[in-house]
Parts: sequence; structure tokens; C-alpha cells
Amino acid sequence: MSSKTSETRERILESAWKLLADSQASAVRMSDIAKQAGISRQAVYLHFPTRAELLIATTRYIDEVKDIDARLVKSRSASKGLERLEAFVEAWGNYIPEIYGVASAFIAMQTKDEEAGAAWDDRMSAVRHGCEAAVEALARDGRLTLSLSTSEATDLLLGQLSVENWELLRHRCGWTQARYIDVLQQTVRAMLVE
Amino acid sequence: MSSKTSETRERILESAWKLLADSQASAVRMSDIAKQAGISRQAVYLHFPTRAELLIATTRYIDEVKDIDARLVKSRSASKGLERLEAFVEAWGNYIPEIYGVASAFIAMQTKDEEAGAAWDDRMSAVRHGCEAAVEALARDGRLTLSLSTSEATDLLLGQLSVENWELLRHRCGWTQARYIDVLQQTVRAMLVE
DNA sequence: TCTGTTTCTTGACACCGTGTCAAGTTGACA
DNA sequence: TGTCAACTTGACACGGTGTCAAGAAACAGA
Repeated sequence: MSSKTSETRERILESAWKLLADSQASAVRMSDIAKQAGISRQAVYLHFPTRAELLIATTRYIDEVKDIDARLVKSRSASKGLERLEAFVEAWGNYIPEIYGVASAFIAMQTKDEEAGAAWDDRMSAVRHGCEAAVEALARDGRLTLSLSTSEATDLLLGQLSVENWELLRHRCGWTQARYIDVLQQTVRAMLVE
Repeated sequence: MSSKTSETRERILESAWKLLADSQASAVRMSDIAKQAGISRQAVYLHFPTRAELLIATTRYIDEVKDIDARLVKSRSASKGLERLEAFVEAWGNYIPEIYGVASAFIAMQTKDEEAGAAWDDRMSAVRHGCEAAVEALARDGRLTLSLSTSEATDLLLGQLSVENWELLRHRCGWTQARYIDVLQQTVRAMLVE
């Protein structure tokens, strides 16, 4: 089944991932990725028509390798709303560091590149669905704060779990990852529950 | 007293402001600003050495015209911590729409341009001081959530009041400005108080 | 009115990064 | 041996920022 991942294509994806992960800047150029992969810049274009599509493919690749779905199983199988919420915060919150490099590249491109913007929106809407499911489970248990609609609660949760907020707390404010998860669980609970 | 604002310089700032406000994209080029101001692109460079410095000057100009300081007076004069917190959320939350255009230009530049990044950080640290003051007032009243240090509470508040969060709720999720303020006051209170 | 200074214009150019194009190389497979 | 696909090399267009040099226009002061 499409083991035609072509080996070079994979090397490109690995290179993009690595460079985005540790230089973490949007300062990763096509030529940097090519150099890292040990091929010419043009060869990259033989596999990916644009920088945006390469980034998109990179996220998909990371999702596959890091198995995002498996991480969300616990959250989906929780019976009570509150458990579900906390499991979701933990799962997604611990996934952000994995994708942060490519995520920040997307965020930087968003304004310039139509296609990148759409791809990122798409991704965020997947996260939103996770938020929504948790909020609805909470509402079913009758534990959602009365002053918020489920849609509003979902929006708030999404904002709380945004990559931007993670970056603020972890990088700019120097929080540890463990503390980030702890505090976010507590915060989100205070915001949405009861 | 430097009434040498040179009239042209002011026209440039007005033009930048206007374009950033309504096209709101980072797609505002130096040539667009020049055209809007009715002068040549090079004339802009006679007043502002780089795009980054023009943006910086534009925020300062907006702050002056919209009188950010006056808006924060109510917050600063509140005697109780909770009042202060709510006044601050209202004041800053209602200021964001004024600066959103230039703010998003900064956020987009941040990654590419060193100088712009520093300027934006500087600005955010001013907001952080406001957050900190509110949190400390709360702590003085003994109403700050026990599980958070004042520094952590400040960080959380800053994230909640970020331009990115405002954009998410108002633009991507379609909230009204009034609802944004209401919900944020309530949310922040749930997060930090007691 | 002449002169000098400052401000602005015009048009050229360098630089950087993305994406395109064309011609040539290499290696595998038949 | 020939052919096809993957890759290389080197050139170029484009868009945006920032620089440079030469000249035009406005506005002083004497």
C-alpha cells in the first residue's frame, strides 16, 4: 500500500521536521531543507509543489509517526464529562510540543499564504471538534457553567488550548510542560465547570 | 516642543493606521502606505528607516490619539482587587480593536524581523504590568486562587487578554465585542479569584 | 530677487526567498 | 542497448524591502 513513499520524499519530510523543530523559526527555507536532506533545492519541488504543501505534508507525517489518534483514545473513552475534559487537555496539551515547530511556521505563513491559512484552519477545526465533544459531555452531565452556551464554551476552550497560549506560557513565561498541563486542567475546569 | 511632527510624517502614520485597520492584513506594503499618503515610496523612507520602525511609530501614534493612559485610569484607581481586575479587562479588551490592525502586522513580522519582535515584546510587557498590578491587588485582598503564584496568575491573565485570543473569539468565532468583554470578565474571575 | 537648505520625486539597482524552466546526468530495468 | 524516472545545474521571473544618486520644488533669509 503506497510504500511508494519514495524514500527521498520521506527524507525531505524528516528534514523539514527536524529543522522546524530545533530552529523552530519560520526562518527555515526550502534550500535549508534541501541541504539537510542532502539533495538539490529543485528536487524538493519535484516532490512538493510549494512550501505550503510541504508543511502540510509534514504535519500529516508527524501525526502519523506520533500517532495523534492513539493519544486521544483515553479522552474519547472517558464516561464522565469532566474526565473527558481533563484527558483531552492532557492529550492535546502534550501533543503541542511535538508539532510546535511546524505549527509556528504555519502561523507565520497564515497571513501571506492562502493555502497555508486554509490548511491551518482545517487543523484547528479538528481540535475544535475535540473541544466540542468534551464540552458536550460536560453539558450532558449537567456540569457546564450555565452562563455559557456549548458553542461559547468550546470557543473558550479552544483559545485556552491554542498553540499561541502554549507558546506564551512555556516559552515566554518559562513554565514547565508538567505545570502547563496541571494549571490548564485546573483553569479550564474553573472556567467551564459547574 | 517638537511640533516638528512635519505634517508629512503624520500623514504617513495616518495612512499606515488606516490601511492596517481596514485591510487588516500584513499585506500592507510600503508602497501602499506611500500611495495612500499621496507621496512617493522613497519619501516614506525619509521619515522611517524601516517598515518595522514605521509600525512602531504607528502604535505610539495610536496610543497617543486614542489615549490609552486615560482608559486605564479607572482600573488603576479601583480600591478592591476584583474591581481592578474587571476594569482592566474592560479597558484593555476594548482597546484591542483599536490596535488590532497594527498588532497583527507585528505578530506577522515577529518571526522575520528582530526589531519588530523586540518592539512587540516591549509592548506586551507593558500589558503584563497591568495584569500584574491587578493580580497583586487581588492577592492583597486575599482573593487570589491559592494554587497559583502571582506570577503564574499574571501569565494566565496575559494569555487570556492576548490579541490572538481576541482575534479567535471575535473574528474566527464571531463573538460580539460586548459578549467578549462579558465572558472574559467572568472567565478570568473564575480562573483567578477565590 | 538671488541663494541655499530641506523636502520630495524619479528611476535605477542590490538582495532575498519562492517558484519555473530547460538541458544534462545517473542509474535501474528490460 | 535504449528508455524512463529521479535528480542536478544553472538560469531566470517576480514581489517586496531597502539603498543610492540626480534633479525638482518649496521656502527660508538677506
